[in-house]
Amino acid sequence: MSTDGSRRRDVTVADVAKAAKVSKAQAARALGNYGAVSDEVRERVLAAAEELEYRPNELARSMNTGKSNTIGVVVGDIENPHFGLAMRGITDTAKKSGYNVILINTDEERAAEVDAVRVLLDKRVDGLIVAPASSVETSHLQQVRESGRPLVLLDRAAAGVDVETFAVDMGSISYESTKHLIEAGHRRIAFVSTVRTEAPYVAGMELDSSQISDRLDGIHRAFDEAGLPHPTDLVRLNAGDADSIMRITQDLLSGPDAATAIIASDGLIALSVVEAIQQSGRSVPQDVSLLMYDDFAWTRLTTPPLTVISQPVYDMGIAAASALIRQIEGRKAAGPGPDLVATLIKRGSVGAPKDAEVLSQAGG
Amino acid sequence: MSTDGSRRRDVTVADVAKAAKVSKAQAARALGNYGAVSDEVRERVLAAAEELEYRPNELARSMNTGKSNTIGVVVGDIENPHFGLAMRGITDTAKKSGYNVILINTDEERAAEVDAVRVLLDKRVDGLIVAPASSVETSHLQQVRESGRPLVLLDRAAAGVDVETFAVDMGSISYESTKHLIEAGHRRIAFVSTVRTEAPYVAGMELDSSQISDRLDGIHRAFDEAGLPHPTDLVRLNAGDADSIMRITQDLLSGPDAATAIIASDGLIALSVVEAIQQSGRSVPQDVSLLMYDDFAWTRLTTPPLTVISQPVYDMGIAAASALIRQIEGRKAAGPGPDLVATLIKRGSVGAPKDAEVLSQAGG
DNA sequence: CCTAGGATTGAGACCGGACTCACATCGATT
DNA sequence: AATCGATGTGAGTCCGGTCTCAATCCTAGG
Repeated sequence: MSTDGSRRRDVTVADVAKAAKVSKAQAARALGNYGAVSDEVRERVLAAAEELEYRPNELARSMNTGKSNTIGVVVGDIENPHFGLAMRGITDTAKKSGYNVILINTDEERAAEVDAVRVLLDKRVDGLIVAPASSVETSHLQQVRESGRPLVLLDRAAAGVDVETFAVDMGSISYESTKHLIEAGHRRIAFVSTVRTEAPYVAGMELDSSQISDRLDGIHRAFDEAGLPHPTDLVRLNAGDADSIMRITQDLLSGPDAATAIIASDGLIALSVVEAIQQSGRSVPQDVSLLMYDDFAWTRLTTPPLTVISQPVYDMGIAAASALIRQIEGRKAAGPGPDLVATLIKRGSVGAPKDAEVLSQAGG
Repeated sequence: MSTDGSRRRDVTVADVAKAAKVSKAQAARALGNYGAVSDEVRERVLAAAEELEYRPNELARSMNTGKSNTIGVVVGDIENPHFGLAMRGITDTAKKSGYNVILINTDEERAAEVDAVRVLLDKRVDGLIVAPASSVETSHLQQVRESGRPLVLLDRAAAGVDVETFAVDMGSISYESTKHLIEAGHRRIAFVSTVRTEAPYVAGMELDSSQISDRLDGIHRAFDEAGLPHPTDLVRLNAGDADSIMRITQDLLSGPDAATAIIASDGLIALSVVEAIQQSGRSVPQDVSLLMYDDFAWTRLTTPPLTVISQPVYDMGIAAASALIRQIEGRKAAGPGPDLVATLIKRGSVGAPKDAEVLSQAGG
């Protein structure tokens, strides 16, 4: 074995300097590529470094440059393809500029997020990208601002935190897609989301997520415009695990006032909703119409293929990382950020409600 | 604004010490919770720290403890739900033990992987989890070993790198599932994988991925056992983007010797294969049978639901992280690692081939 | 009342680099 | 030949913690 156990002390500039018979300062200059070094010395140092397999200690370097070349990313759940894709955009962009990424999952819990932010700050990341679990309680994010380190928000806005935020305009796409459903004849449109609340939904209640608030606003607006009352009894929050989603779905579909269309707030929810629909012997879109957020590849493969709201998630990741790095490097924004617009992709999961007579009432 | 710009120097132990009117050493002891400190001093120091909003610099701490409490994870593509899920297992486990995770994507390119490993080592991570892009060229992984820092392999083995490896036994599950297809009457079974090669596949050629080699071995074994020749002309590698996969699929399905069953080496491939099948007007499983690796939730939603090979990916992540942390902390393995067995989940995408006469030849 | 031994405490070294500063060196200028 | 500015170079400080070591403070035992 060429290994002498795990205790092998790392080779340092001092070691290289000694081997190259120059001062530590000169060796450091040659290796760090700064200051003035004669060709001869540089060569000797580099040769010695090679020979000794010298590797710089980035920790030490970071400590006195004050730069770690690392950015912290805090998201709800990397297992969620939505964040997986955003993360890809972030890491791709970071890599291009020579940054590494520390990832922390919060499970959408604020306490975990507070922790995450603190840990990353302690680790002296150069900047942070956060998808805030709560758009309301944001004191920890304000602290980041005060620490002076760049912060950028992803996917969701946060009240009182005045930083660049990269998220699509949920209000308008929600409005647009609800309108699509209403025009198809639906009146009983349900909305299912994981967002946690203490109590069941009532119109106008404050929600933890700006995203969901915006979507509900959009729905409401579409109903308003059509001169119809928004069926808030069909808004179901706290849709956690698959079981609870399936229970919620069954509930939504039963009784005389059953929903005729369901908007699933993300792919995971849609998965369970579809499953519940199938289990109940109903079919899409004959018995229920379905609309989901995020255009994952598999949505084209279901029968029928799903009508979805496509979000430029990858681009969002890129934009967030680019902006953060720009801030870190002290450059001004060259112009307005990219337009991150969501689009409604109409496939096969939205049809007319069974009870076709409601159609004639359209427009009230 | 309570912010005095971004230039605010961080509060250090020295500052706290001064405020608490004790020596730097005592302040450090009180804050770092080590050594002997009187209650009175501790209180004063803690109060001062609170007042000044002191936060330890983990970089400095790491530098002279030699521990960064960070582990590096190198995977092919975090966008791939397979890795997303494994990553989740890793981060969950790491968090429990107080470790953070730096993630690097390699796009399955060895050069990127070599870079990634070097960067992480330079950043002085406490250990590494790598899903090696190549199971053959592994010198950079051997270097990790020699650096003395713990290394654990995920998802794939690497030749000549003697470290704990967490991957399912692809050979046996591949054998088992091929047998399933053969028993259903299939003889023309195709295998489509992204693994890159210089030349088209020929039996026994060396592949970069131990996973794929093992799967091909399993297929071969099943054919051997049935006394049938393995149709190596149906092994298609280099299936990169969606377009190329669709082209490959069309090719596989055309001609007199078309495949009657396709094994998709991962979810992304399956997605494009199904799309190509649908586009060609064929249906699963009447015209073609399909089997894919990884049991994603959406595979239950397609028509028909897909027969898949389920891998305990999340557990794999947990096992890898646990083992790595155990090694970092110098503990011996308590016992053999968990059994990471893949299982064949029979749903609806495998049926008898159209040309039913081949059935009678079974066992021939 | 005196002292051994543990608890406290402060000074300062150290981790591994980057960087400042004073001191050569040397060719070019006048 | 004297002067000047542009390199080259080494000694030593600093980053922000941890940790060693010797000195000091107490308190109980004799």
